[in-house]
Amino acid sequence: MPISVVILNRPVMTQFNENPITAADKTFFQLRSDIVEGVIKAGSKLSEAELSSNYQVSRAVVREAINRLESCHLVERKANIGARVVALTPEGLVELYQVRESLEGMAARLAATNMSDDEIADLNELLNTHFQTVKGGETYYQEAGDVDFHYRILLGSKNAHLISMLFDGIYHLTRMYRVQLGMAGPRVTTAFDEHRHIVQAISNRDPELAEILMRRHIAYTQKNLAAKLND
Amino acid sequence: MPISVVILNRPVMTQFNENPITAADKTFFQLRSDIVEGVIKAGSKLSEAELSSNYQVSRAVVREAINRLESCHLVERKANIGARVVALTPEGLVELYQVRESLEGMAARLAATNMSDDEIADLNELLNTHFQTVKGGETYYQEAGDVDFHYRILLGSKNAHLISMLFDGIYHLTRMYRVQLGMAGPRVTTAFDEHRHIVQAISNRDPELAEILMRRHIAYTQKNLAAKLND
DNA sequence: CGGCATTAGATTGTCGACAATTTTACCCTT
DNA sequence: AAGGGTAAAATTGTCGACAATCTAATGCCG
Repeated sequence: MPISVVILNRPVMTQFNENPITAADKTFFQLRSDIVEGVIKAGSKLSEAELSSNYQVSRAVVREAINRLESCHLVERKANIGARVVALTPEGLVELYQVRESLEGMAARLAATNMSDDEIADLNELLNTHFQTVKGGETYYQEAGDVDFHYRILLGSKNAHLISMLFDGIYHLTRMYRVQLGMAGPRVTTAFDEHRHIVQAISNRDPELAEILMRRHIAYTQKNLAAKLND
Repeated sequence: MPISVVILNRPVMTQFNENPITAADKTFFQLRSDIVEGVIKAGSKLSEAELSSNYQVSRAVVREAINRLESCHLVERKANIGARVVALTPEGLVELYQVRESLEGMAARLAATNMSDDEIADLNELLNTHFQTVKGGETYYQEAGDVDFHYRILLGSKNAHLISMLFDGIYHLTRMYRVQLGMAGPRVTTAFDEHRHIVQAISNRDPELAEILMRRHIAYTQKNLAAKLND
């Protein structure tokens, strides 16, 4: 089914794109995309001169882009030695999902209190849309739909720190694992039910339950990924 | 071993210092300290030229330092406009502590599983040291002792993401609020009991309880600070 | 007199060159 | 031939100058 292939070609996150202003912005976005999508291999060294030549910008611009990538935890830099793209390891995946579970659990908790009635109505509507696609057997729900869902709840938390940490950092790294370890797999229908229950809890303005359900949802996803990783 | 005694009068975080290598490192540490301690006022604009002159380094170095400060959430940068030190607001404080509660709760949970018996023994010993100082009526326990305690549990989580997020980012912002809003107040004895119960849970290898207690501990602290803020 | 366009000043963004450090290659010694 | 030290090459760090953009001051027009 080449459906999931279609999505990979169109960076999912792009729908929420901040528009680049400076050359450093453009280079940063380009580099980030190339790293996440695997155009630049995980664990490889980033040569400033080489990138400067490839992307047609000065070394200073490349350096700024690399610095930003470092604060996203997508590259690691050592003084006087250089920068390497992070390596993808099973332990790293586990650690990443532990952080996600913690932060997104809190996001769901806060969303139950801070989302407006209108936003909750929109969220329910989104869920209906997803239900149609799931019922129709579309498998691309996984990628785009899931991101969309989590992003809305994250915004609903109204917590700028949470939003920035997850959106600027964690999500890209998560996607890097999914793409490069070839984990676009299904788990669609059960995930949909989990989403439904979370929205239910938020609609009921039940922060504790919303958090618990979100944490379970992410823990399930982690186990699912870890299992595939060990094939 | 009176470790916490030695530390106090200088910047508390310094005990865990990564040593600066490049000029950008030094400038970054210096700037971060000056911002956290209030030498540079919250909300003020950072002029690259001015800083370049004050710190005796080129603008390129200042720019790199500012970029790093941005990823710590200590300054905010806008393209073609410049960087400002973050403003300290009651809402910002609440958001910050929501993130702390979430992340440190997870850290305590993980520590209950991942800390070695030796590390737990050390933690208990640290607690005894703190008990002596509390019994002796020393009030400086608050600052150094509290930081020390939280830092050990954080390390005990063995999760590099958690450690980096809290240590490189959240903690400095937390301290900035405490210092600049003049909140070095006591709450010492109750906080000590909370610490004791958390260590108990970790010693019992009880992740759920450790997380719950840590989250409560931080929530209490938040309420305490918020109350003082509204005087 | 108030508001808007234009222009001068100041600030940030970008670049190429030089300095410092690390890595590699080569030679010498054992 | 293996190991270590030295020199050459390559890479990162730092700098000052120039370009692009924003801010403010000035003057024009309604």
